[in-house]
Amino acid sequence: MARRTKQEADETREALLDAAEQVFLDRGVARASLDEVARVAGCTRGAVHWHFRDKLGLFLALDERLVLLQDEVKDRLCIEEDGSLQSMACAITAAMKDFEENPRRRRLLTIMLQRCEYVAEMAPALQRRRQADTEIRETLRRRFQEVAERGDLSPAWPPERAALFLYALISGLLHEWLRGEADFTLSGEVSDAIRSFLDCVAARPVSGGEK
Amino acid sequence: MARRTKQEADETREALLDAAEQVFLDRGVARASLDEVARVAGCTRGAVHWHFRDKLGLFLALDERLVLLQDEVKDRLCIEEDGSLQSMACAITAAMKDFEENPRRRRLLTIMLQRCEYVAEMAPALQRRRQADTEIRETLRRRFQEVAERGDLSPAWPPERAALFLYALISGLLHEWLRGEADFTLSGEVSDAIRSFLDCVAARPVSGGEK
DNA sequence: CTTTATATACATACTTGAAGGTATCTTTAC
DNA sequence: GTAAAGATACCTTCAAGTATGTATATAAAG
Repeated sequence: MARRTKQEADETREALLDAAEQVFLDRGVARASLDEVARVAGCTRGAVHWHFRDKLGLFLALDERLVLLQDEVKDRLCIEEDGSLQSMACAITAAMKDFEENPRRRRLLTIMLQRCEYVAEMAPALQRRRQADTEIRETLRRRFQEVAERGDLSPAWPPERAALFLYALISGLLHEWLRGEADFTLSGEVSDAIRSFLDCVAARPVSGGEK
Repeated sequence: MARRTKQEADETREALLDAAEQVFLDRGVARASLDEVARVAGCTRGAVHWHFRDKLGLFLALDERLVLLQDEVKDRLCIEEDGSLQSMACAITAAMKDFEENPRRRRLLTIMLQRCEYVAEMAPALQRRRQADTEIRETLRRRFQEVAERGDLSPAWPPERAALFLYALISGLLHEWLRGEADFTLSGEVSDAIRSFLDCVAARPVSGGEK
């Protein structure tokens, strides 16, 4: 086919990414074929190889989409923060709600966590994931640090431990939830549980006892 | 080659499973070839297809190995249990230590969690994993139930929530630890953190304040 | 106790098919 | 006119499946 206008080309690129999202999700990255991605996007492999170097390139571009979404959350966690555990709980609840309401986000995370094997030529993707995770943990640690400096953190919970703990907790719950038939909701039970946890690590109760 | 004695054949089967463990671990299940598995085991693909129907069959046999190990832990969690949070903490600490000391266990879990894509023909494997996880959660729930009946569980933590929480926590920490360069140890920081958590959910302190 | 038949435990070879990479062709925007 | 934006076609690789070869363990028959 012929040369398209620049806007049309960008649309093609987005269509390819959308298609990759879908195909990777139900075939897994390794078993997904570029041909199917192209057909779902309404074009051919020629277009794929024009916009992306190879399958890894396509995958990394998809990962970039998720990184952008994660950065949004991270920023919100920083901005809305006033140094209280209360505000941390709010920010995390908001993030959970976002996962439920933004299907793209859910699909992308499912792909990165459960639809690919980080091995061999996928190594650069692994690095990216690791870095993103490290940044989140570090952000959490800084928040807990601030809480501690206010004297609102129980001495049994140094900021590092609290951050690792909360990160692992959220990560574990997300894993379980992403598998599909979870018997809980992120904005419901999970947010409640996290509030309960934040109550635990508080030097003094934050949510007024039984709220 | 010729027919081997039954014992030799069993040894071959074990060698193939060991080889699969290694090859799956560093190539990922999807990219691993049965030919390489066979060569690592010191035989050919003929042997693989004799002992296992296909790659999925080989994978399921590997999974069975892990299920057996997990059942051991589950049984220990039931046997050593006297209904106190203290004994739960001990059982979990023992399980963590086991992960550190039993390399096969670590490799198997890494494969099941991070080296395969549960999709399409891998569906039966996914079911097996889900069932194993459900059993663990259910076991934890029953333990918490017993603790609650003794009046030792904080009313803020119904057994279901506590079980889901602890399961997610351990799962998240294991995921992180399995990725390789974790900045913590299972028998050290993780066990400590879990004890801290169990202190949180206790109706009254269990480890004597600052132990 | 020997012989014989048969199933066992693989090895080897052949076929098939899917997928990725690359090269070339075709329009058309700029 | 030239380079962008793909389509089409070709080639190669690689792995799974299958079929068949083959020597021997083993159990049954004599």
